[in-house]
Amino acid sequence: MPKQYSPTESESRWYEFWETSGFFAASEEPGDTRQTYTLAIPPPNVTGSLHMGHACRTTFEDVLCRHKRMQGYNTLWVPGIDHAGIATQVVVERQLKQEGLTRYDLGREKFIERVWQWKEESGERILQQLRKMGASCDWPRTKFTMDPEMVRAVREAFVRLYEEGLIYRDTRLVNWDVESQTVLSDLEVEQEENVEGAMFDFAYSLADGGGEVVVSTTRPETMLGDTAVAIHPDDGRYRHLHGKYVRHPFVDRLIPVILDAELVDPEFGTGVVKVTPAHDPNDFATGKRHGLEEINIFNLDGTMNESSGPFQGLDRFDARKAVEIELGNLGLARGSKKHMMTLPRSQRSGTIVEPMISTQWFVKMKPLAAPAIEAVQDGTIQILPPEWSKTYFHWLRNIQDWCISRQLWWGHPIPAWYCEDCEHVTVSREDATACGGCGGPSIRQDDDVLDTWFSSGLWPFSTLGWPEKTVALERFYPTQDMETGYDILFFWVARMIMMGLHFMGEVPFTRVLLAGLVTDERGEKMSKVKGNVVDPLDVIYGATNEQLVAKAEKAGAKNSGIKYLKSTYPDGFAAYGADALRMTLLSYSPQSRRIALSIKRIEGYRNFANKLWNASRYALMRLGGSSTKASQQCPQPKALANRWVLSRLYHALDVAASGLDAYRLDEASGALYHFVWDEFCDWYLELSKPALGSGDATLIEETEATLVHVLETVLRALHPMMPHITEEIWQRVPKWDEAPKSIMISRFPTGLVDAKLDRAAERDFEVVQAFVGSVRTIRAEHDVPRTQAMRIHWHTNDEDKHRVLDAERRTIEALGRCELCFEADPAKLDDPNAHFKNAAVFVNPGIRAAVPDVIDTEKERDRLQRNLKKVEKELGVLEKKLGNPSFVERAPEAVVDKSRRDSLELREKRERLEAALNSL
RNA sequence: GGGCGGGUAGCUCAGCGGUAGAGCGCUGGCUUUACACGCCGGAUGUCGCAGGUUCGACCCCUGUCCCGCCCA
Repeated sequence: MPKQYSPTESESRWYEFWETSGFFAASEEPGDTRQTYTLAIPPPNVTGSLHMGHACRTTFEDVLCRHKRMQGYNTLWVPGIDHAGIATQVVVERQLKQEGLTRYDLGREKFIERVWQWKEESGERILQQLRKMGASCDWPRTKFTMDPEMVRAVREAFVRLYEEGLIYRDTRLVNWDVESQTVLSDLEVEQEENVEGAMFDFAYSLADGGGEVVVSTTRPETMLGDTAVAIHPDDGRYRHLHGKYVRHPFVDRLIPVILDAELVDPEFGTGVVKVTPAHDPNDFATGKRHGLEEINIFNLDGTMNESSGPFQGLDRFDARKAVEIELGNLGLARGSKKHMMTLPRSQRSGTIVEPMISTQWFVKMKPLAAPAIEAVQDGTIQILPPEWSKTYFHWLRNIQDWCISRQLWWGHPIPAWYCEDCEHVTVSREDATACGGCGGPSIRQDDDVLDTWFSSGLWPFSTLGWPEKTVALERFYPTQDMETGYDILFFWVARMIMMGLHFMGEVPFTRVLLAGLVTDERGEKMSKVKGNVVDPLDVIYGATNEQLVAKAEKAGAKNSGIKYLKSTYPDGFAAYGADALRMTLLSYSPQSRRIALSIKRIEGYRNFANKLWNASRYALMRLGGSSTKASQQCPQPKALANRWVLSRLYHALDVAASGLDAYRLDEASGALYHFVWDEFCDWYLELSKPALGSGDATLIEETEATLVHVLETVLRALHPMMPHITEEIWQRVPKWDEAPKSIMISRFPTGLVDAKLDRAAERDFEVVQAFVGSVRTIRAEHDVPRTQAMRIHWHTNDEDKHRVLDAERRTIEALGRCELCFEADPAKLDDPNAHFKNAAVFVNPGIRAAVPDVIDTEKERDRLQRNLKKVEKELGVLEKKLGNPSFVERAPEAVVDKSRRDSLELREKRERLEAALNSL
């Protein structure tokens, strides 16, 4: 084994081994009675390339699946990809643009062909990339949301909802994305806050010539669609306007003054409001109340249409300027001032969304939401971290109907046909050939497609074969866990719950695990423009700074982004490996909404992988000449170090098990990390050296058995988190006969079921650790060279401690590079003519020791004073507490007792330290 | 306007009613035959601010100020 672990080659080798061995496959065998564990992947977009978000999802999910698989569950992790309507269409349109074409040049059919072609090229790429992370998906079951079975499921769902009256068509004010030229659901519109805009005032002249009214607006161009001017019915200032009309200055139209208490806040602005029913939600509602005409003034691309008179053809923002100028020319402008406002933007294109009146398909949500609320309320579905349930409830309780039609070409066509001879709309599972109403042949399918999230909502059961009653559906639905980012709680999770309950009559999963979003190490969102995108593959395989910069430049990063990249990662990334990246991502608390990924941290876990590698190298070397193998039984050693390390191992396994169960993967991975590094490597391996070199056959045998047992066990415990390196090592560990051929199909180690904590061993070993620690501190602080042995005179009245120090004398001497001499007469420890000659002293609980002939007086004084200060501070706190009668009375006895004991110990320590200080 | 989350060591973050923790960074020493991607030491915090509850508060409550996100 080389000195350094290099993940690159090893990871792909083992991954291939697992995949070709069929270890990822879930079983549909009729005789298989194992409990199932199912998790459906949040399908990445077909156009996507692996980013940290995917890496994070994949890691968490893979840990859950591998853990369950090792626990003996029939585990199914369903992989798949999403057709991602808008996103994909935009990508392909961009490609076309480079060829100087638009989708209209190709026509719908050719365009869709082109997208499929692109899908074939790029669709598999993201799945290949997930494999690089170690994802143990059941690949042959991969589903694409536009696969024929998925199409069938989508149609079935649509038709059923339509038949149940839950899908309907309606004309209302919708969110229009003028760039993508499609309607958006409310969720796809993001509000950009605190944008500086202008509030523009202008006057409408009264039609009867009797003066004017002044209105304010941030969108002057919309006045071209004004069909009313509203005032508050109780506003005395405008009583004279009741029943009057104003004249539109640009289009030939008389506009009524209406009274509306709901729309108008008399305190705001002039107290007169212009009303544009076709382009503002509040005005739309007002229009409905008053039966106002709705005049659409925009074309679908955001330019002004024929209703906008002289402004026709202008872009909406140019029209704004033009309207202001013209109003000025007519002497109607009344000035403008700065105004902070909120702008609705398309999540996809970023363009400002235009409210427009349009006929679209909607899903009635209230009836679907009610059971979804209940399922979380009654605990059928558990959301973790639990705070998110509040957000979930709030959204579902205030839910609006969902606009599901999109004016795109790429997506599931809406299975509705319009008849040219009658009004009937035919909605059908099969492609319709005749009108379902009049039977006439002149029908035309709806041009629109469905919102991507409509098919995603069916994911947990459509992927298992629904609406067919398949074995998979029967066996694996409902799934157990749904792991995803909180950003799609509404988009996806809530909708899956609603759809699952509606179509399957059962929740789609029983736990929702929400993780934070990965950001850069400053906590800023990763973005191509900022140049702070960390590509998981670069982290896994390594990249030079030049490569990172080149990539960022190609992706369109700004100069500041490039600068950041150059200064933050001047040396680029080493090939840290997937396991290191996985551990890093796992180490962040899922409670946190932000995972500020730090490369230094990845490096730390790369180092951990190397540590594990070398610890194993050591263990395997030591075992080389012996016939000891890892066994399935826990050894029963006698030596303290062996007993101790087993106890600590099982303690760590226990923490890991609860962490895995509670979705605290940070705690689980942390427990194993610290066990391996701080206890197994730093203490146990060092302890094993003198033991294995002792010549004591019994000791050697039990130490070998313990060593290999701990290693083999901790590898299995780490496997879900670091699958590759654990396999690489595990394969080399000598094991029991008929051991499985891969660690991934071995059993996950259980904690305290297998072994009890050995409290006595832990307590005794703490004495050893403290003693060795004190010796090392003295050596370090007094610059005693490592080669110089230190003689240590010690004393204790405590029988237990005496026993331990006697028994572990060799260990301590080896670890501390010292020589221990018990001194029966404690007075000699203070006697400058005996042991206390140029001596350093230390005081551990119940134990005192003097180390003669080593000190530098100044340093020792300094050190003692530092210690003394600490002791006094602690003692002060304790004595204040104990001096408080109500503490002694009211605090639990154990707490009071402990304080008493600690205080006694500290007093003794203070006394010794003072004595030592005085004798310097 | 409403809601949620956060403010703990230089940085990124855990933690929790009983004397403050990790990783990185900083610092001193070490070619210790598993590992310098290492080993052994050391330093570092009025736990945002102000009240309150409690024998005891970083932790619970109230108010307040910042930061972020979501919804309207």
